[in-house]
Amino acid sequence: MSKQYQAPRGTLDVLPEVQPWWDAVLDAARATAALFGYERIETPMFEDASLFTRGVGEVTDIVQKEMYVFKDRGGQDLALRPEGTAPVCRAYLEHGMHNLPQPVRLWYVMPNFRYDRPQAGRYREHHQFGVEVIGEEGAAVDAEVIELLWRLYERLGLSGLTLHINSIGDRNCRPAYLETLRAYYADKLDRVCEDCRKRYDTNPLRLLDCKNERCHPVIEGAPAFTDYLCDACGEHFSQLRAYLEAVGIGYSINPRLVRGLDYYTRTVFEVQPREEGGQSSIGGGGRYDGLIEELGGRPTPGIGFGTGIERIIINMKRQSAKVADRTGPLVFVVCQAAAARTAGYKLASDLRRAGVAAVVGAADRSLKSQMRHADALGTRYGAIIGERELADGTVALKDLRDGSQEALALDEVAARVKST
RNA sequence: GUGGGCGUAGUGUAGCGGUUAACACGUCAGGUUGUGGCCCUGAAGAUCGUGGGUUCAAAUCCCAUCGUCCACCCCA
Repeated sequence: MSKQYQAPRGTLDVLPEVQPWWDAVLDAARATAALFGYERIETPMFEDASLFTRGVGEVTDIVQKEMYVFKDRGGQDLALRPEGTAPVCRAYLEHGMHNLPQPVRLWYVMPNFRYDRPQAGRYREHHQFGVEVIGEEGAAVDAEVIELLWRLYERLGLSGLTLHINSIGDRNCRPAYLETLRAYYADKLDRVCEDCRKRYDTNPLRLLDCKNERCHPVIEGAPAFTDYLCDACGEHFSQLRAYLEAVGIGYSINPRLVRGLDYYTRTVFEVQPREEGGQSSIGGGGRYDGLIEELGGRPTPGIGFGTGIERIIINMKRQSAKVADRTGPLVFVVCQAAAARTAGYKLASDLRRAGVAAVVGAADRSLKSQMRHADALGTRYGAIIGERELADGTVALKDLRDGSQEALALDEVAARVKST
């Protein structure tokens, strides 16, 4: 007895019956990206592991605990892509996209891999729709990227979403803010959790988004970065807000929003659904003005987001969104007599070449069985070839919606069926 | 990495110590002469996640293990 294979832990088979949901999201993503003038890019599912340790940040959870790393047979250290921004930036550099008119606007749909404990809305392989705008630092593109994400959700009919935004400064003002934050925490370390005591040393910004109840009172009183931004960052942030207001996108400034990837600078944002459970965030992103340089390029600003397709679908289902029904082929060719099979097979072939989707019933199945199959697929027409039809070269074309039936010559079927 | 719930045919469930493990949906085949959707009949399909233990007897109790779901954490 052989082993029962299962999909690896935390992975999902996307079966035919759920494809309409994926189509709805993918179609909307593609259309929204096109509307904003973004072009598609795809990058490999695995990369040099150091792309992520350098890009995403050595001390992030993604790199430290969640990245799938392996050596290939040539001894290369590789990693399954845990996120999309660093690879896209790598591609930008590798292909000299700085020679294109700036900024470059890109979008993608790609699987990401993170070794997490799976639960609702969290998988070891999940798919993201994302965009990146590289080569422009003005706040207008920050607003544009956020708006693109927001319009996607609107198009999909999602409601009850909250947009959280924050600014986490840049290399000019962040060191000073971090000192202020550390100074504030210095005499309160006995009141926060163990993780926070570590963060105090390794990654103080993350003190702000600690979910531990115990730390909340301390976080409440913490200085907000938005009060310590340098002039340039402060101006950038207020411009972003003005742009968002101009296009009617409501937001909430969340001083505790810092995000878990080290490359973020200035603008960070996240969209959260009203109902918790199945994860609190369906999409998020931010500006990464230092990333391209970190990866070996000239100083080049960038901003982008990623939004989880599985999480979008969870929320659509939760809100009883409607998507298109599955559609079967237009014609199901039923061969009543064994002798009719060749004619039936050829009819299906001719129909397809004429652009009509067609399926042939299985051999040795009764007429009734084949008709049942046609019905189960949601087919519009049954094209029946039996002894009589075979004898005079015709087809009995039955409209399964009203049950009407007519005799047609074999070569008339395509035109007849297309005319409806 | 931490904690909790659950693992019975493809799916959803019933059975919770005692002879052939039940039902629904689905699948397949039929319901007389070549025709689907409703209805009717029949069939196939489960070593009750796996391993060990308790017992005369275990799907039913215990332990372990794996899987899964949910929460924490993290994030999409």
